[in-house]
Amino acid sequence: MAAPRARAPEPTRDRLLAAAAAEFAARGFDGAKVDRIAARARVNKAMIYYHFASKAGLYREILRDLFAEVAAALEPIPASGEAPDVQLRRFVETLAAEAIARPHFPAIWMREMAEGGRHLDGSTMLAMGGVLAVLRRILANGRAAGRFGDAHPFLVQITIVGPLLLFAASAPLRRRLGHLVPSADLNPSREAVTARVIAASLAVLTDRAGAPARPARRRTRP
Amino acid sequence: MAAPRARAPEPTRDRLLAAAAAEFAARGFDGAKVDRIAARARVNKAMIYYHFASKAGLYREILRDLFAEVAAALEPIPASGEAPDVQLRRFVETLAAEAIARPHFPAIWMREMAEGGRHLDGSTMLAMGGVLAVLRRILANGRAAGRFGDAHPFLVQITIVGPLLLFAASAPLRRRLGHLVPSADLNPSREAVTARVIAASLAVLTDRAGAPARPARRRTRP
DNA sequence: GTCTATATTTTGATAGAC
DNA sequence: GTCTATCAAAATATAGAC
Repeated sequence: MAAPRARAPEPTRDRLLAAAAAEFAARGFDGAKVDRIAARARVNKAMIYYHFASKAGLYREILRDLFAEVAAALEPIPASGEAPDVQLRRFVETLAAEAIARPHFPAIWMREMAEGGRHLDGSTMLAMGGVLAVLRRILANGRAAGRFGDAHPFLVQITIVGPLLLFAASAPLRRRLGHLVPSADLNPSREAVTARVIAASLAVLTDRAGAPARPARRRTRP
Repeated sequence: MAAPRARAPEPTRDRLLAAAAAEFAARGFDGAKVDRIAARARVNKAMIYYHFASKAGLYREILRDLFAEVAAALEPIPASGEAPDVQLRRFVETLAAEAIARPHFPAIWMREMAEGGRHLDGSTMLAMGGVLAVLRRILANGRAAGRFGDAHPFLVQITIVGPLLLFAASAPLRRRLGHLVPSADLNPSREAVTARVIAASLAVLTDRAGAPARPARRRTRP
């Protein structure tokens, strides 16, 4: 835990991290340009190499921070002793809150998915896996308490994370689309989104019919 | 309409389109390299400029095709006269089928979202808007028939599209993660995913008109 | 820690022969 | 329509002074 920083003029390193997160979120790793990052941070380009050795190093640092923080925020939920429904609700809300607190997180996460995790190092992947692990424990709690049916954790995860990421990361595009197709209402409130995601998840989890037979998809092994 | 092509050895142009779709999906617009596209297509690099004028032109062409085809596949559903639930089911299934038929579609869509539609021209944006328009009509049908409650179309859209995109686009990453965290089952079948998305959508839509506050769990006595 | 100037590589694009 | 050779413009990275 960092000590509360009084009012120190934000050190170069932090400004670079902030500027880079914005740039990486908006343009992706390859689309991001070190010159633009430096300019955004109003810092000399050479400082990137001084602090992070390379563009890739800077990106990795951001990924590490991001996923570690999100995983840490989620971590305590399953052991909180709250009712399973509440735990699930908090899972979604915490995720949504993280997306607010770190506005560049959703786009970066989405891109990293599409990218096949090319830039993810081991520890960061572990952190990503940690998100799923938390959800798995919540679902287990719910099953143990007789509140949830049998559900595939990863399936639940994508029905929660998918909409949240898509909503948050699509904000810039939605503005443009809304301008082009004015009839479309593309801006539900963040609360409406979380509420809907929670409702949908709980509806399926607590509904008997929602648990289709286990997908017995076996790999044909030679 | 193009005349049915017999069995002509796939013309250069088509091979470029196919190779480029794969490259753009895997690496994004900036990450994609024209040399790699040409190599993948086993075609001379200059052909890209002969046929598409530029890398951006090639990309735009792919985007246009992709969204036009998806929109066209969805288009007939709302006027089919089927029951609203069936229409919604077909909406999801068609989307999932398109993701199978065009494996590069999900990643490209996701990236374009995160990118703020920087590469989308007007007609392509219209096609994207068309997807939402179809869904809006389905929901209106359902409301008119008294089967669906009041629902925000865009909200429904992201709860459908989000999981589907995330699932499809994350296939490469899931393989890597599964290798790292063997205990996690990251590979539900495509059918399980669509079934879950359909179930979740219908559960929320058919549950008393749009009351987001306290759905599913509570039903004391139906 | 910071900045200027510069090296090096990559990459999108084209001219022009066939 | 196709290919070779090549250019010009980025863009990443690094010396080396302060």
